[in-house]
Amino acid sequence: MKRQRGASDLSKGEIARERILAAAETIIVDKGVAALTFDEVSEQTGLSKGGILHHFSSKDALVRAMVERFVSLFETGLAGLETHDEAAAGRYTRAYVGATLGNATSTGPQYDRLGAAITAALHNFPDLLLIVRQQNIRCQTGVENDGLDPVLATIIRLATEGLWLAEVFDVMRLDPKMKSAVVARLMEWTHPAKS
Amino acid sequence: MKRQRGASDLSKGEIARERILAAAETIIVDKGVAALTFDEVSEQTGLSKGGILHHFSSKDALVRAMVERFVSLFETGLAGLETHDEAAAGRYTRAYVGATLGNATSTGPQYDRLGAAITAALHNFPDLLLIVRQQNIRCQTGVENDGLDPVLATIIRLATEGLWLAEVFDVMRLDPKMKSAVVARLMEWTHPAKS
DNA sequence: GATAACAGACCGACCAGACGGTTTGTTATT
DNA sequence: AATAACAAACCGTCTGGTCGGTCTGTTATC
Repeated sequence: MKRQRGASDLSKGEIARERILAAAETIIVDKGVAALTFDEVSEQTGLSKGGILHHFSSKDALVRAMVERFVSLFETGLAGLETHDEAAAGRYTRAYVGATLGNATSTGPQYDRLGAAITAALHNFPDLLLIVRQQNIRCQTGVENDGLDPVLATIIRLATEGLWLAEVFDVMRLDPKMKSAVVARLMEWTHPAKS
Repeated sequence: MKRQRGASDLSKGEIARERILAAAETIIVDKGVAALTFDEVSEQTGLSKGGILHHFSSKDALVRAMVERFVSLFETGLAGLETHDEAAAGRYTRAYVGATLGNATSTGPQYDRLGAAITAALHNFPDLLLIVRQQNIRCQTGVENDGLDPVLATIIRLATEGLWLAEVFDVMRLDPKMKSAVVARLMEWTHPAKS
């Protein structure tokens, strides 16, 4: 029987790729970047090391795929929030804050920890910086041309980023009340009423 | 001849410790955390691996010493800026911004890159998180009780941190003009005139 | 429909090098 | 003489990556 392939069912190899990626994320989230080895992925995934290397020809390739997926996940969440916003001015900035600190589909604890791990890993895989940097440029451009005072918008973005990084690196334990107050204030500022 | 020891001259061992620490910093700054190995330190310092392990009994110990030095360097710079500030309100916050983004004695390119490396390394040495976290609590407390609106003060701090991290991780290339505009705005906000 | 030809998926053994750390021995300092 | 400061050889482990080969399924040929 000929297997008819719909749009959203994957070939065997593609399934394996997904499973490997998922395992890699789990490892990185649970045990840190240093624990991301082929052996570990092999164990978690049931595949042999050779099998994994069949799909990702090097560790760089594996990490690169993770970073790309990560970035794309964030941008999807961002775009989603952006379309569900009626007010024009500050729309992008609001979406940015929401996608980073709020409860967008993209975010969540394990996404955050993954972000921390990836950020840390950036040091060891310098070429991956380009991917992140490009996304960063897009964000900065979006924020600067959002109908807000560019400086204020940038500050909102930086504070958002600072809060997120501090949290995901687990260096800061900001009081939850303070956190929501901060987020609320940042959101306020995205409404040109103030200024 | 008896060598009289003044307050600021170090014993031979202490000198070696300093040299090892300095070499470790250079390595971490130039080649990243992953390149920080005993062999590398040994090469850069001229000492043998055994000699290094004589002073730092494990890699953890070495990294711990680096983190402690780093934190203490920052706090020195912070304290320095704090005392040279006449206005009472917002003094700590101003010092914080200055010590992080300005030209305090503590800051500088190699200090920044060191900070990035250490931040990244925090993932592999979880116990060191405590050190950083404690310093972080001190900063947050300082900022919240600085005669400013605590939420605003926190946002200033977060934006500062975000800008610094983005820069040291090299993920953001903020336009210099924008950067100084941001810093200026943040500094403005530390003067309770506004509010 | 049987079979040959091919391709992708995967295994498992292996390797060369790196790394953290130990041990043992030597030199300098007091 | 005692102790601190080193040196050098060495060890066990782990890691990324290679390689030859197998197994499975699909396509072409007859």
